[in-house]
Amino acid sequence: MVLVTTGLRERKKLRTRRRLGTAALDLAVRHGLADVTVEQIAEAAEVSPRTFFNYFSSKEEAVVAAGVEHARELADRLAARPADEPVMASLRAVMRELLGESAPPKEWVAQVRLVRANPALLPHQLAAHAQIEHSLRVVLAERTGLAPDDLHPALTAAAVMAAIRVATDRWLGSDEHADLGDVIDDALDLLAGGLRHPSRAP
Amino acid sequence: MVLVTTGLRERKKLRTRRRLGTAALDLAVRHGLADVTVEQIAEAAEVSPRTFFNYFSSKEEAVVAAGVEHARELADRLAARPADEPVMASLRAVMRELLGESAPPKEWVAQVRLVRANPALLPHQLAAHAQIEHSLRVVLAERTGLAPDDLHPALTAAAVMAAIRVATDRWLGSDEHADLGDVIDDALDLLAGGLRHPSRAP
DNA sequence: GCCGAACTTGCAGTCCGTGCAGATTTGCAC
DNA sequence: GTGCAAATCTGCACGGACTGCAAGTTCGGC
Repeated sequence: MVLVTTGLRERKKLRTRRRLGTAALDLAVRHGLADVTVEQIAEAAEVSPRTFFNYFSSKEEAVVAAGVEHARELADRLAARPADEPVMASLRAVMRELLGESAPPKEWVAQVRLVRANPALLPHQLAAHAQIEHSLRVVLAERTGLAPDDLHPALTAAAVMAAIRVATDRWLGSDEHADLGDVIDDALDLLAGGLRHPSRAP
Repeated sequence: MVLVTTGLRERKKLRTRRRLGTAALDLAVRHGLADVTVEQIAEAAEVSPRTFFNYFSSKEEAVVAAGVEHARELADRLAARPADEPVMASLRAVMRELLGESAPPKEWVAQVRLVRANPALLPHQLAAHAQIEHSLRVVLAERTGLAPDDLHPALTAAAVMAAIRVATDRWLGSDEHADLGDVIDDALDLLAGGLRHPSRAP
């Protein structure tokens, strides 16, 4: 179960999925989402249009799927942190790792920018976040020894994802001047402080 | 600007929008989302199919739109609370009001249940939440005197919406036995406490 | 009453998304 | 390495989603 000896079959499927995802993102960035058809995406990924729908149920889903895979790293790396480390500290460390210490991954930036420019993608972006949130919740439950459907891990995962989302949005809005890691840290600080009004803590 | 003397034109539009929304929700609950066509929704609302698309860009959006309008109450009522009341206290009070002191509004329950039964709606549900979150953020910014795009009101709004979402999900998962207001209160307590691990507090 | 603006509608057309059935490929046992 | 069962890919066909456009209809102000 844990060791699934990824056979040729599964590896090929994963590669096809990635090709479709990156092709969708790439084409959408270049020509605008509205002017990209499933047929074009399929052609770029060298599969038939019908096969596209075996992997994704819409082009919007394909565009954000790249981000999902990329962000699943979050859960994996979190699970790899020392078990006695405080949760928030683990999260900060993992986010720093994922942000590459300096510049955020180019593909990820392209994706969030595309969503900004194209509101029709927002629903699917949020759905992708929900998937990540679920992975996060499972890991947090294991770490804290609570049930996966307990309120605490569920809310923590949701709040952390909200913090990342808000911080990213702020970062994009400020023309990406600040360091994204710092903005996320600020957001996590606010969460850990119980969202107290800042004017009370000067 | 503030007083827009809702003329007949605008009232009629609003009524049409509501009719379409409730018709969509009603039909989807009764026949299943997949078996409902835009044509049916339009007919139930007594407009042409083409007009449906003047109001909504998909049937999924129409189904969750009812919830959006209903939840815009949240922001309005929050703005009406005394300005010196702590934000969290205002939120609790408003949520209690909206939940009708005893049973949550039937239409709202129908909607969240439908989303549960039909994952294809989740993206649109989340997008609707994002709209509510935005209204919430504006009100919170006014109350705290911070800029609307400041991190604090933005994150607070997002975290509170996350709490409501997680609490609702839990409540649905527990066969709606507990009192939803209590579950939401628990979630807000966790938020206000900085999401501290519960085992550290007893 | 009358006029401009806003709203509704039908029509035509493109693309989406799915069920199905037949090829093709893969994993596995022998 | 051969053969078989299962998984996957593909083309076809079809109904529905969604949009631009132009004509008709209704509303609000004068």
